[in-house]
Amino acid sequence: MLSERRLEVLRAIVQDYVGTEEPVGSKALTERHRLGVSPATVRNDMAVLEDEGYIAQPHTSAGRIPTDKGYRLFVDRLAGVKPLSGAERRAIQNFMDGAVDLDDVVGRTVRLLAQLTRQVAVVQYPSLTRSTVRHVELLALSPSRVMLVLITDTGRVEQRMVDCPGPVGETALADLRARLNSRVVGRRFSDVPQLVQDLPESFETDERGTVSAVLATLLETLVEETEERLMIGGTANLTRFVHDFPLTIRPVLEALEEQVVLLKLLGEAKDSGMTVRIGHEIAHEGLNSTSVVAVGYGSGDEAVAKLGVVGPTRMDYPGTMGAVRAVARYVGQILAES
Amino acid sequence: MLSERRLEVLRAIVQDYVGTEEPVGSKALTERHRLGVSPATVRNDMAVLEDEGYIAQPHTSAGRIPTDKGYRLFVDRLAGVKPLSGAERRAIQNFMDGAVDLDDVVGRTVRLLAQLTRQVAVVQYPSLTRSTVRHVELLALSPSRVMLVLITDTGRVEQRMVDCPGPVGETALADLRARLNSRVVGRRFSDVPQLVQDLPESFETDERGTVSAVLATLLETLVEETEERLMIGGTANLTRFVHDFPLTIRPVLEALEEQVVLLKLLGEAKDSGMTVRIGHEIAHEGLNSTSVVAVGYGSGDEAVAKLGVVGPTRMDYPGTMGAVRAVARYVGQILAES
DNA sequence: TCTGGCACTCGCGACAGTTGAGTGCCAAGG
DNA sequence: CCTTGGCACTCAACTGTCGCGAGTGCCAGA
Repeated sequence: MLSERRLEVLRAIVQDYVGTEEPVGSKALTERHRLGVSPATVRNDMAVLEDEGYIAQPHTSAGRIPTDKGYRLFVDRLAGVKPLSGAERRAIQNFMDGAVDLDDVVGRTVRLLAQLTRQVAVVQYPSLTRSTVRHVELLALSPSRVMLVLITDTGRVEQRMVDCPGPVGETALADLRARLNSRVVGRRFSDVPQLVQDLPESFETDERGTVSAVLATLLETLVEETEERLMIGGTANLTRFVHDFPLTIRPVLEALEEQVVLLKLLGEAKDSGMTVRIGHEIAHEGLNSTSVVAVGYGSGDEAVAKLGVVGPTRMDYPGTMGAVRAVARYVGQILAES
Repeated sequence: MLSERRLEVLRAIVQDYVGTEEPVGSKALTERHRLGVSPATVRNDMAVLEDEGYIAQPHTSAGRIPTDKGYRLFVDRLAGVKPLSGAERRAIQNFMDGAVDLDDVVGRTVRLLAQLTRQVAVVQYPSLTRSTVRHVELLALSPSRVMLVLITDTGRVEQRMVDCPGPVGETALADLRARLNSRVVGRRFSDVPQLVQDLPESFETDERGTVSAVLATLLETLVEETEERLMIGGTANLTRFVHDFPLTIRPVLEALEEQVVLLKLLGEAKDSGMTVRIGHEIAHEGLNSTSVVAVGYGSGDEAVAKLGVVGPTRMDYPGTMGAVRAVARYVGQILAES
């Protein structure tokens, strides 16, 4: 167990290092923080902190920098979440209001988050797993081709082509549309399969093929679209660290293009509350020298998706966490209103 | 007017510089190309080329590198378009086949192009200005709210909410849907406004408000969606030049996030045929040290959108142009089939 | 017009010397 | 037992010098 003062020293090291981006020494620490002790004492504390693995020296005659473990302790026990200023809150509101479209909401969110945190922002599209069906529309495009349009309560629209085994009558299609909607509208995606299970049986034999084809496509869409999409922005912010890591930027950009990686990363985050993953806590190799701050957001009580930022492990955690949380809340509100 | 041999020297310089990424000197040139003359002669030619502004020296005792003007001459008169290898063609086909969705087509295209050229790829979503209407669907979500869904022949689906002045009957809606579709299906977006102009008059007085509201939203959607979206990929490729331009990468990333800039850039490209913009020919400041190779693509004879790559002015123009052209053709085919 | 020769330029890497921030350790004092 | 000032030590970073070599421009001769 570390004494109170040693924790204070660690906090000071993290804060200074985040600010200056340079290894911090004992003398500088005592000058910039009112620790009430001399540099020599701080040196002893630093030696202990280093033994415990919270800080490290890049080379022998240099100051200390926090390790991943040090940052972890910092965010868990030393850092609060810094609330945004009034001006920032107003900026969020101005920026988010006037979004017309789901795409627009996500797009604005990602730009906003990138701008506030000056880091790379990642926003997952609202998930469909907990979404409900608002409407299913069927359109005959040609005698044996039907377009299926699925509209969700989060404002998302998905369309699929259905090739039917035989010609489809307009009345039969209207019938199917009506019966299908009466069963699934307002229901959760996860409930849909069993709700429509016995639907084909209630149709005439010669139309069952069509009904089955349509249902198959619908279920497929529900499953496929559960695989989430996401939007990223603010990649230019990576270059702020290019003098530190000219080499590190490439794997990060590559990882950002692999949506699978990011989705997995967001998926690992807790459903509620904020999750911070630091450096090597991230499984993906290219992101080993970055940290991810993620949080769920949603229109109601439940989180429907996640959003967050990716930045260097040396980031302003309290500020970043504050921004991420505030943005998530706002997006939730916007989604709830629409 | 430059002599044939001097053009040959310029071509050799461009090719060598693109390959080695280092300023090329007279001796190295004669060794790697069969110019049939001595280094001294080449030096004289180089002096002339430098006077004319086609090449420049980074510093006094260094080799020459092409200027923007030099690259311009190269692509205009010296470079052909290098066709792709059979293996590459097959790779394109494998990669593009199996796209299910418009999003998927665009996504695959952008990844493919980035991979083939090892540069940043930009793909514009198929434009709606020349698209035709495949279907317009109207769904009553609540007594006075209607959802309008527009489906285009390029497979794109757009939806908008319409708040109606009064309650809307299901039969009236069906009537409107039928009449609207009979007028606009198969017609071009640009023709739609005049085709629906007199539609409200043919309805009962108490329904004209609703009809007008729906039409207004429809026309608005057509206009709004003419503002294009685009997808970019392969930004990690920018880091290949980070040792050259550690400083240049940031404005490029910033420009890439400004979709407006990119859309303008693509918009400036010729509708048919390939357009190459080199260095300072690009108005946007951040992209002054990059080149853009763009080409239109489409499902029929007309181009419905553009795609291209952004890379350093020092790029392999023949190869890049070949890849861009080939990909554009394939995407055109895919779109025509679906 | 081309070519070989020659003097000149200048970026670059190697090397050595100096500086200074930072450290670890120790002995003395509270 | 903790804190503190002192002291010797380490080592990255900076500076200045120097030689190398690629590359150039110019010129006289073929």
